[in-house]
Amino acid sequence: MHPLRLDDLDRNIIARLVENGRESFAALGTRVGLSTAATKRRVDRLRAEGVIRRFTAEIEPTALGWTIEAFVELYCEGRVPPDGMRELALSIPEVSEAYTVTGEADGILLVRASDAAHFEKVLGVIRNHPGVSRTRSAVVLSHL
Amino acid sequence: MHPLRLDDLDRNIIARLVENGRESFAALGTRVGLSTAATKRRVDRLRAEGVIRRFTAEIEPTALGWTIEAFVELYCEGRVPPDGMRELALSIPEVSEAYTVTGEADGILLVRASDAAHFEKVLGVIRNHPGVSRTRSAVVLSHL
DNA sequence: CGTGAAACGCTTGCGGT
DNA sequence: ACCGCAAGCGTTTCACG
Repeated sequence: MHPLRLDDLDRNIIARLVENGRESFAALGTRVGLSTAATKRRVDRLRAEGVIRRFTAEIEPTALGWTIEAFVELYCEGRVPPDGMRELALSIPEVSEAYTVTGEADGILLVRASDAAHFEKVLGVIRNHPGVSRTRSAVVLSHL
Repeated sequence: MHPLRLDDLDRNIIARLVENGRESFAALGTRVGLSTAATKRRVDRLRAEGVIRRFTAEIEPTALGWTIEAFVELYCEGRVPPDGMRELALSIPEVSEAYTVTGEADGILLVRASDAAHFEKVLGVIRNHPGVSRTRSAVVLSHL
């Protein structure tokens, strides 16, 4: 695999693209001190290397009707993760992120639901999954 | 405040912009069945309404040298959150996300560090913060 | 990496539904 | 209020040095 060295130009480009993913190569180039073409080639390279995973729009979840967000810790019986957990995460659309972790729990899910009743239902589905012994939830009150 | 209703056109536009935040209004319009101009005006409106928070580049953290990622639960003395927690989250650059939550813990932080020693140091800073009585960490092993 | 030129996309005013 | 059209301008793309 490549050493993947990033210089200051790359880091500047990345920082600006995180702030504004639609900034033009022309404007970006002016800021970091490169021509438009050179800037585009850098960005193409960063994408090809996987440094930039993708460009995306950040959406306000409440605008789409997702008013509840919660971290759900997963405790599993025996040796279940991560194969069974991946299946669980993919089979439930309300799970928007999933991780295996060290510590007391075996996994952490980020769950989004439209309301409390919906969340309760999703939690039931998770609990009934084979291999899951119990869960521990923390509903998000605010983002800081 | 506005009712903020989104129609199918809006939802299609949003879905595509999440997948590719740099897709041109022309291509987007062809896909959803609108002219370039109408598409741009929709996106402008969604941004003005706050449905689209921003456009951003998703970066692979390991490419920037952040090899450790952990969820850190915060347990506080008395009534500390969320004012003190906001200050804590902003004062530590390794904290990339911060939430106040219901349940046993008062807050959850997402911390990124360059290695185990660095993470240990950051954890020490968090623990020494006034109002923080203890922490409980889960280091991320894999993303699913 | 930069330059130049052709292709393409963006932006805006306007008229229509 | 929303659409499409069209013109002018800015940006992207690529071959070349």
